[in-house]
Amino acid sequence: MKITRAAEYAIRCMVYLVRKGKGTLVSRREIAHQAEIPAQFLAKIAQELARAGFIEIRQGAKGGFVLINEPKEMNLLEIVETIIGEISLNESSALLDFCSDPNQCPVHSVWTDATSQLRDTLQGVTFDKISKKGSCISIEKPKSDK
Amino acid sequence: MKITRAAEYAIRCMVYLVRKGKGTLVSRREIAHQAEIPAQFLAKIAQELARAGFIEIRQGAKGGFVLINEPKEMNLLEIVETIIGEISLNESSALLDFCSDPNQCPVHSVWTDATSQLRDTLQGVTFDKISKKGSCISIEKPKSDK
DNA sequence: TAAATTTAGGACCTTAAATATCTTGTATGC
DNA sequence: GCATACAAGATATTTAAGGTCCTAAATTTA
Repeated sequence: MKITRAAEYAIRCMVYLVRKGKGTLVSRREIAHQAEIPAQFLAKIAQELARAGFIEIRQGAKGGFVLINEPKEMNLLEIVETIIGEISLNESSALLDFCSDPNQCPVHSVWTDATSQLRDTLQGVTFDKISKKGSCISIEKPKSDK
Repeated sequence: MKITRAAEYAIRCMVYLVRKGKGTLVSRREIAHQAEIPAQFLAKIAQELARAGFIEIRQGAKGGFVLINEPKEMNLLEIVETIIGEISLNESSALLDFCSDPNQCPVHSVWTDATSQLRDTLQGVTFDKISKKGSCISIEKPKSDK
């Protein structure tokens, strides 16, 4: 019943890139260090974000990640679901078999409705909103860049 | 990001008891069979429901479970949280350390808000509402009671 | 073009939690 | 007292999360 660490890391990574600015190349090392994400684990997460089209990964020396989209065009739901798959509060498919019609059944339609509500809420949260001042994710000063 | 099986089983058990009627003794065997819950696992779940004051467990021959409260006085949230603990979408406590103030931070306050919304929704769903006709959980006919 | 840097991607490992099951003990009814 | 039915702790089994490791590949730079 929790957002996973991987999803939390993905969000931190995206917020970091947003704060650095769309199109700005940022090394994995810097993000991992500043956002406190295990570097190798971040690599895995970034690959999924890249496959989903949110960032571009540049290999080689001076490589790193680049934000592709406008912050206001990205929302929490799509980032989270890129990492953990479609959010669903419903019981597993094995349990759905028990219920002949989860959409009609008053017991099980609750989860369908609550899931929709949650997904709508997260969809409404765009990255321009959560990346402004006050965020716990602060960027490394460009000058002190190693 | 799912309700656990244990929680789903607890809900089925309560719905079954509600449909049988407050104060009606129902054997664990019957509930386990009709609601498709592993009997021993149901025992564990029932113990927690009993400790929380929702049902009474009668030991010995002709033992079983009895619903204590009025269906309209019980809601999904309290049953679910009895089994899986307080619902929270927030990241683990280890991750909260990263954020100095999850209530102020725009990144992390999202989870707090979404969690409140979800809990409110579940709190509004009382057992009299979900136990009416149309539910996938049907009770054994009293006459054919073995 | 060789070396250094940096990410890619698959294999593997560790831990924790969920999901039970087993066994022995205890309470109740007949 | 014996059968029945739940209690409760110990013990698997399975699954997923959360990482780590290692070799390869891409890119920059000397």
